[in-house]
Amino acid sequence: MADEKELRYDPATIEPKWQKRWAADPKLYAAEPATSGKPKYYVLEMLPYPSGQLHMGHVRNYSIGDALARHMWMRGYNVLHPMGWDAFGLPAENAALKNHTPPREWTLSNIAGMKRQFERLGMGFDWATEVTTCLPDYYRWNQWFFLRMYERGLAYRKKSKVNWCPECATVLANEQVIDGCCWRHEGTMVEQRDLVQWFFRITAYAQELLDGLDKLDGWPEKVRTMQRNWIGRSEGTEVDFFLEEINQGSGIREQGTGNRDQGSEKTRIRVFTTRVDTIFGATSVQLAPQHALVAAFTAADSKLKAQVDELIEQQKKAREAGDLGAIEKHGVATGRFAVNPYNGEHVPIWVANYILADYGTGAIMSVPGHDERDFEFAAKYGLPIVEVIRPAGQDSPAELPFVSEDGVLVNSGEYSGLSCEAAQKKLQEVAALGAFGEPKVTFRLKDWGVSRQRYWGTPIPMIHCERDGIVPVPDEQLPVLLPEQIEITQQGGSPLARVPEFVNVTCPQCGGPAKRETDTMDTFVDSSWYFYRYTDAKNSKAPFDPAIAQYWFPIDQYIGGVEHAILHLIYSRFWTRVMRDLGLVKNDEPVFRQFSQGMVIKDGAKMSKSKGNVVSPDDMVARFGADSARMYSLFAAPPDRDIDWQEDGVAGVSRFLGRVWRLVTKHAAAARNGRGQSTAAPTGLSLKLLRKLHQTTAKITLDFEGRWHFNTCVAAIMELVNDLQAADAQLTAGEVPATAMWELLRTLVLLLAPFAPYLAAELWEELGEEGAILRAPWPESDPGLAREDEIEIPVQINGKLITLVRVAAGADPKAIEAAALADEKVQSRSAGKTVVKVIVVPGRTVNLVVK
RNA sequence: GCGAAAGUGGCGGAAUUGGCAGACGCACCAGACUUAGGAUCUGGCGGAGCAAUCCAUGGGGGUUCGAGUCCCCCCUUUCGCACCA
Repeated sequence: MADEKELRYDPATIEPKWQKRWAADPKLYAAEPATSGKPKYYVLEMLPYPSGQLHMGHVRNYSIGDALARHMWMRGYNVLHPMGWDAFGLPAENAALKNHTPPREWTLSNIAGMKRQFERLGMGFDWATEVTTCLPDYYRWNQWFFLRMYERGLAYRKKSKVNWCPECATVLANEQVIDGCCWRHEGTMVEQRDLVQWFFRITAYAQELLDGLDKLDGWPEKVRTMQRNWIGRSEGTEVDFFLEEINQGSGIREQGTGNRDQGSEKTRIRVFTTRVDTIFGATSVQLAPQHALVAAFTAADSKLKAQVDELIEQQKKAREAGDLGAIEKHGVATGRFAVNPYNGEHVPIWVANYILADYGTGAIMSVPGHDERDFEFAAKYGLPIVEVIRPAGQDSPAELPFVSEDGVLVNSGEYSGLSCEAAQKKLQEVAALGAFGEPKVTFRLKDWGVSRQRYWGTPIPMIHCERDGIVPVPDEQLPVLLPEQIEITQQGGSPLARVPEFVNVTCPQCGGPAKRETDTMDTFVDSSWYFYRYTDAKNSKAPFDPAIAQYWFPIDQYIGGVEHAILHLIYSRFWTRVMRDLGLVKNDEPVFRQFSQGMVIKDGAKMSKSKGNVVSPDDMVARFGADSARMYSLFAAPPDRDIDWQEDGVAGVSRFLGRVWRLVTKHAAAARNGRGQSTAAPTGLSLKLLRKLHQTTAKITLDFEGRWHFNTCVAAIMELVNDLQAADAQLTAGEVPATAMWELLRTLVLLLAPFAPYLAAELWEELGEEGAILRAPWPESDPGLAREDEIEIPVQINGKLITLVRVAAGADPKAIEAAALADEKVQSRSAGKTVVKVIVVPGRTVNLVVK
């Protein structure tokens, strides 16, 4: 025997040894070209932000993906398993302020450190296709896409109310505002500011993005629901109420905003409703406090103005508290009236704090009889409540508000008697004929605001010329490079605006003096298409070669945190459609199957710096080894659930790997003697162990095919090892032939390979195998061998378990019944009673119904 | 308020099709061994009971020969949405 030290499983020796060997073999994890003849498999995990440290959430995410990638390699697939860095973003600027390290330097050094962590963890990434989004060879294509989108009217500039985070000193997209606060600064209220911004016209694809969700059945329903909610389609009707001209000459006509369409803007109020069938029940019209018409009303009425200002203030407060839904309804009557275009009825015009200016037309018709909110409001202010819909087939009114669409119209003039659905259609037709309304689809989804007043992002490739206006940077001048030596501050707009060498350019059209756009792009632009770049990462002529992308896309399996369910995943789906319309790709969707893994929890809370419950991967690797840390993150719970990080659990996995190591090293010599030979008709202990082996193989193989309960895969391997260990004395005594030993140990190592790649590589070599275990075929389970020949069947009397009987595996119901009835316990329990019925489920159970 | 997921030993979890509840691991208890280690090995480990046996999957009903699993009502937790007209 070798000296004592070698008798211990020592990941600190094994893992660096293999890490070095793998690093020396760049082809190991490299994807092959389309001509490989193998089926392709693109497995992708979301790329990390290079903060400087991997955290346990990363370890978990990448352990899942790496296990899958390794399994697919062993199944003979051509696997693309790339990695990159979401490398632009504000933390680099904050670090620059704090440490006086330039963002680029800080970012690249973080990347180097995290790459070392990845390699130490033994992640099988093809670094040859690494993508780093902050480097010009990547972000130039952001600019190129921006220009293509500008040409197609998909990128445009407008002045609008935007979300401004005072902490970030930049604007945020709607998607980045959570409960009224910045997504990066939980306690920081987002302010509303008026700014000119660049937008991507994602709304042009709203319907398609919604429809596409139906086909994404490889996505979690939860994610699809979140996206549906976010897109927020609602189908309805826009209808004009006419403004009743009271107090003639008092000024409606003379006042107002001026440059809008005179007629429609001032004499009509356009409302959006999904229930035009209830319009005969409208007893008021409600305007958002910011509605243009309100300004016209208040201009001549300072008392009204004060009241409206109060409504605006209430709305603002509620919005900032992130609880717009809980706002206490307040309203104020304007004293004006509007005319219902269908029946000529005059209804009062109110201004209310629960009406949103930026949804629909910013005005509604209030139908208290058939809408909860309108009912509440009308009850509070004593407005009339009218029944216009009655449940189908009923003679008496339902209790109001009755909001169902399953009903017929009453009190609705010539439309009475129509079903809700028929009435909606009819009323829309009438509105169209009378030119006072039309069917309308409204989306909650807004265009994607991409301008950021920050330095560390992709410069927007536009030039402002005094003569020619906005001029795109010509393609041949790309990339517009970020200047390197600049002073980072967080005040007074974009840092780039203070770099004259950057700002001052000549206009590409007239050659005169001009200024560059100084805003940079939202970093979600980077992550919207990075996975295409992986397929052709070195291309300097195009973002990627469409033919190569077509081979790899769509991504077969994407794995990441559920926190990206809307932002990143909806932008990516949008971007893919834009690229499709540019002719770059043929797929509509980037991702075929999407998986959202659970969070890593410690002491009841998500691991985070602020909670002080962070466990460092480096620490875990140093103490237990990468294999143990990875395997624990798979063993603790199924991948879609949150896992509870328990250090004793990691130690337990580490002990288990130690048992595997000892078992295999101890019997490796015996196994090598049976190398390459198949076991002929095993019997006794060999049969028992091989049966367990083949059952384990079948179970793990099945799980990789979809269920992904890797926790039970690890448990199954543990059971197998427990069985082998229990037979250790017999194995040592040579009771199991070498051929069987060979199959047992070799297959065990193969099964372990996706979960504990270092140990598997070490033991693979220990068994005398050459070449990477990744290239070895995944073991196949022999169903004949896996099948038990004798099974235990539970016997119940009246549904209660009495005993177990042993029968042959294929025993027919008669034989099972006979065995059950012959059992001693069964006989004593049923003595003196009548067996009324016997239920036999072959292979499962026997139940005697006894009286 | 609406929607989804979940609730099983001291803990993480298992039970894939309605068929032995608690696999596997942690913690704990007892023992063995010792080169005294973050070791290893053996056994035990839901509750009550000497035992036979009984009770037990958030609570209450139901369907069924049989329910952790299906149906109804309720409670709790997490997540998403929330005056979106």
